[in-house]
Amino acid sequence: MSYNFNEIEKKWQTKWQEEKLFSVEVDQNKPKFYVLDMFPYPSGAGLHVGHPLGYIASDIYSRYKRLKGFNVLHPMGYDAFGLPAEQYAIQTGQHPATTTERNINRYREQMDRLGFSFDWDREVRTCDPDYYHWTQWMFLELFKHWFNNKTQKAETIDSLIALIEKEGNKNIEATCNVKTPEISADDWAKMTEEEKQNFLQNYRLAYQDETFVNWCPKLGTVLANDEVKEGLSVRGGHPVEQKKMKQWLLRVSAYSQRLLDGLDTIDWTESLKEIQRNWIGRSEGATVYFPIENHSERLEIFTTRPDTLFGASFMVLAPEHEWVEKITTPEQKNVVEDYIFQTKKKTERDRISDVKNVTGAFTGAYCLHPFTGKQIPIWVGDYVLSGYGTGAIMAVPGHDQRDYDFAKQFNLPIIEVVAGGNLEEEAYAAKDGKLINSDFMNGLRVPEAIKKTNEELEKQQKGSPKINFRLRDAIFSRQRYWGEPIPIYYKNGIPYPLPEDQLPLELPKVNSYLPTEEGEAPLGRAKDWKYSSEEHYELTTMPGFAGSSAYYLRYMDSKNNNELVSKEKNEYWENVDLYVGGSEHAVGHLIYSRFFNKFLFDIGKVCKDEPFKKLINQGMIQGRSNFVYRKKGTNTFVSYNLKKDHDVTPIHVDVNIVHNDHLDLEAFKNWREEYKDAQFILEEDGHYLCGNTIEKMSKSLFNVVNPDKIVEDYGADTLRLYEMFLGPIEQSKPWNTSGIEGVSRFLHKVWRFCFDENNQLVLTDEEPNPTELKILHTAIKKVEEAIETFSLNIGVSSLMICLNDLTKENCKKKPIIRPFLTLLSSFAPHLSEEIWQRLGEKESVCFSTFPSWEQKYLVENTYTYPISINGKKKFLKEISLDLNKEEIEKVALEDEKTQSFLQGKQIKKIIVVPKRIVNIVI
RNA sequence: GGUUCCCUGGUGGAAUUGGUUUACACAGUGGAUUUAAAAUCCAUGCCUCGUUAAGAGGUUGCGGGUUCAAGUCCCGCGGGAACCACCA
Repeated sequence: MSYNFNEIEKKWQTKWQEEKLFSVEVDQNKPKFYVLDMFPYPSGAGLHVGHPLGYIASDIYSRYKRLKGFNVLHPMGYDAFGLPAEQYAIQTGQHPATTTERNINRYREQMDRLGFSFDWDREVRTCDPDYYHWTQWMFLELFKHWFNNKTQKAETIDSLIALIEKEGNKNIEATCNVKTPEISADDWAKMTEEEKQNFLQNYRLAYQDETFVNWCPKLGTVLANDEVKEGLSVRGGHPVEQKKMKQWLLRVSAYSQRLLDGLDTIDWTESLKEIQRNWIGRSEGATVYFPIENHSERLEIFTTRPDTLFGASFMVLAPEHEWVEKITTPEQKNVVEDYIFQTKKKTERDRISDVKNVTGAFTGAYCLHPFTGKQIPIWVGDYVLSGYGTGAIMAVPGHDQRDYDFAKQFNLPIIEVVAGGNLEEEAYAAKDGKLINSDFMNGLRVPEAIKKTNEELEKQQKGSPKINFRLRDAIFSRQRYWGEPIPIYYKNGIPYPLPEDQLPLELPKVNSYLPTEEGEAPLGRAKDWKYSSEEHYELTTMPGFAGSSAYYLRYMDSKNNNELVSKEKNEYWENVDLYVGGSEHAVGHLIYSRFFNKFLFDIGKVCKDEPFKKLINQGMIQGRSNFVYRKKGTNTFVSYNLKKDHDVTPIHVDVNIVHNDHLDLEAFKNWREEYKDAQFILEEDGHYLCGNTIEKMSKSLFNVVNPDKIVEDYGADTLRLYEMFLGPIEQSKPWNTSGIEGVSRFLHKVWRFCFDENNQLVLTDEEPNPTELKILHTAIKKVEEAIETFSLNIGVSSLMICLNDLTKENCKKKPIIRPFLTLLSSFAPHLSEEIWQRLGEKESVCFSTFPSWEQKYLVENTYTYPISINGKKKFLKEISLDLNKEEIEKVALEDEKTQSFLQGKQIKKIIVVPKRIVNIVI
């Protein structure tokens, strides 16, 4: 028996676990390195072959860094709160904690079989009260802080109160609610406790507000913006509507600018940074005030094109705008109310799919142009969104397509103010051209005009330059059971933070996971779950992103009962050096984590401003589905190439009973009761050929490949190598088991290289020769480069090439094999460890030293130059590297072959690039 | 509609960053070993012309450009992916 991977892998996994080999502590004598995987949500389906891709890559990197002498923190845990467990609980009545625990155990079992070097002593679970204690603590800290725009930092609410007591909020520049009123110190002093608390909600970083939210009736909860796509919930795809509700929110928008600036300091892919930049959506423009006729107030709008101010021919308010009711004239009241009623009925999805249908209503009111004083009609239209800017716009139909369409629909004037377009057909939106019809700006180019308007607006106090962000505050309440309770209690209807010594506020038991009859969240069912007899707790729970937003900090100090993370441990581990996970978290988790981290940085809790220095997005591994074709209305199945002659329905078939697209007929009959008597129409060669397609790996498509099966058949080391060998880590690719033979053969070859048929070691202590050293050092260099650049597929190839070359040299020498095993150990730790031990080494190969390659073994004295004429390669010639350019040229020209190609033709030029090429131009 | 990115053998993918394609692996074909199979090893492997061979020419989605030299840089077209999108 040769390489017995099952036995070897079990042996080493047990040993590593028993000896807690990968458990780490702060060690000031060693440089630290923090490698983190996005922790999984433990679903009931278990791991498929795609899930471990990132874990394998990060494990290889961690092992490599250990060999390089780093103190490597490489933890794992579970994102255990969430909807699927709760849905399952509603259906079965089982407590989500029970099913979650079961799923976690299954995940752990599967992961353990792959030989990961996780420090399991630091495991965290977001649903564990010892963990969510700190999630709740962070919420309270957010509640107790506000964001000072002057310092661009979070500061305590007490400092805000002190400022207001002194001089009101006039000089305070904060990120706060749009409708925050201006008050004096006197006003403040006169406020009741309730009024004060309500007023402070305008400033808190975790605050309660009544706003329009994404309400998903099917899920029975509100959702954050990143959980909604095209009017449907990301999870489940249910319709989402806008509903006004009182909710907890996080003032993420306060950090917009810092979230944007921080992107320049971190090593993420450009595409991912771009996604975040889009999501944050910074746009520069101006706020302009339009006085309303016969009203004391002025209408405030945001525009990115202040230069087109003279082209504004009407105003549009969002239907939800608070002044719509106030300014609508009696004559228009019915029309406007009817219009608002119609828009309210529409779901978000309708509103989006209805883009082509321009709708709106005239309020009957007018405002006055700030510079000309001209009357401008005010309309209501649902193409203006209440959540962005001020929820009101000045419409410039000449230079904005949406305004243009609106003007055409309702026959409103279109004024050209930037020359260059053809307004008969469409708006001219380009920021290029000279201003016309614009009073003091006539003749200016667009950028100059923008500057000029801004100056003029400020001078006359009719507006000011303004930067707007698309990033909204995150809705933090979920009307669900399986999440962290929000540590708030109500006294006389006013929310107060729970005292810190009351944390964690544990999730109470309930008899059902559905909302109460009164429509309260499920926590309303918990009996006696109150802060005191009069003061009840908040009934909503936190969203999924709450628990995952700072878990990387908790790993540093997971057992600490006094704080999230101690200063000492945080200052040692700092932040994550390498973060590996899927790009689906680009605008959710990865924005929230950065937000939380920046906040914790502001309050002095963590020492780094950004949480993740480098980020790698691993691609998805897709499934390869197989089909059989059933003749309609029969139980007869037609083979792939013959199906065109019949009327057939394709049916997904379990890929485990298909080999190389050939269906195992017996297995198919046994697969399901209904196919027991199946008949087949076969190909000429007597096989049933299945169709195939590439799609998501999913249980319902019967294309799931289970890693357990692969480990059983080929070993964990083979699976690890193969997943890396499949291609660049960032690319999505379909799983194809047939290629796994190649890497499996490689590992068997490694074994046979070291042992004979009786498993006796055949290696000697003999000194290696220069050829062997060259092979080895080439491999060291390549593997090191490959791991550093995360091109792990190249790493595997390099190891294969090395072994092939050594086999050709018949090199059976320990001094060569030892470093080779160290290189291999990151990829195939079990096999390397076994051979390492059999070589007589005492220490684990995982803690040996990564060999360094030396130039002297790689130096060549000749280089094979391609000799080309007019850029076309003619032949190859070995030329000594000692020669200088002129000498190389001479050697190349004197060659017989060169002469025969030249045939006496005139040489115009000769290009010699040392160690590259000799090119002769004739 | 906007932004970012991709396109190399039958397949997954390499290519010293502008240096003369297709490393490594899979599948295929031919052979060796074997009673046989498995396992292993060797050879072969882009296209066209050439009976074979020697050889010649072409070739990185298509077309053009820059350059002594282009898979790599630039422009246009075609195909695909991801993200954003009534964001004023």
